[in-house]
Amino acid sequence: MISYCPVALEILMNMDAHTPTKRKVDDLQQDLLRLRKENEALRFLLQAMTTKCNTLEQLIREKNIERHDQFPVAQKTTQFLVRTDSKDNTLIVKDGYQWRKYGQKVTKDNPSSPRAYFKCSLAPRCPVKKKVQRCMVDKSVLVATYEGEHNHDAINGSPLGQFCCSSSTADHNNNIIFNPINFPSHGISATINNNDVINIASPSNSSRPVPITLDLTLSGSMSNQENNGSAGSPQNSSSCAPNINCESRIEDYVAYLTKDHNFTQALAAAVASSITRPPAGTENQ
DNA sequence: CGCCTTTGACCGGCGC
DNA sequence: GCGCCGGTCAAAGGCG
Repeated sequence: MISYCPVALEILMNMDAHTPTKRKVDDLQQDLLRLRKENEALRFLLQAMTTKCNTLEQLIREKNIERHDQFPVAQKTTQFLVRTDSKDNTLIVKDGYQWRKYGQKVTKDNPSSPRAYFKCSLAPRCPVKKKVQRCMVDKSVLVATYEGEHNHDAINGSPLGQFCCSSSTADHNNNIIFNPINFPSHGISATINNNDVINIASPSNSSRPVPITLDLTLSGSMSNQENNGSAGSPQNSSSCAPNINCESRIEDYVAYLTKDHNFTQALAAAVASSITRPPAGTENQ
């Protein structure tokens, strides 16, 4: 039994603005067939993306094992940008883990906002540390730097804890925004702009350098905060956080996102719109 | 009373 | 060797 993506269906129905209200049964059946095919295409695309990510993750893991045979294992650091209220001075990032603050320091590079130091207190021997500091450029953005890996699960059991799904939770103060995420062997970068849109850009030397846009406004009621258009832009993000080491998290991201109904809806809508959009220079009707 | 935050002191690395 | 700076420690105080 094939289930239909309601978002894609709605988009397709809205696109067909010239359709008469009374249509022949044959036309409806043709539309139904077309939708079924597109639904299958969406499923295939999603499955292909998941498989591709898993394969890349496996490759990265193998490469890391090779590297670790030659060099000492470097401590893993991951950096996230989290949008919050600029008036909120607590420097608290809700990421699904429990943290104990053990220090705060004013740093030279950003003297206007102190850097807070946290240790994971969810597990007694968890080695993970976290540094949180406001972005120098945009005060509404917190730069959270994680060091080490948790030896336990988050509170809600998700790979990234509440951090990953903040847009679908009741608390909308901490909306995750990504830096341009660099997939080392892939060259793909992903950003979320001010309108809650994920931009996934393939590398310029790719055979199909077509950016994919996912409109996250479909997934909930994320507030559109005024941020002068700088917080989520690649230019600004890179100035706050040069690189993200997300190698071992790709599989977690994919697994988590593909289970998220809101994400799959947004993904389906974006892919559907790109499929159904008439190619430039062609006349479809 | 226990946990957490605050904050000044202390330590170690690094550059000059 | 000295000073700067980032990171950590630990005592004190607040809060539920």
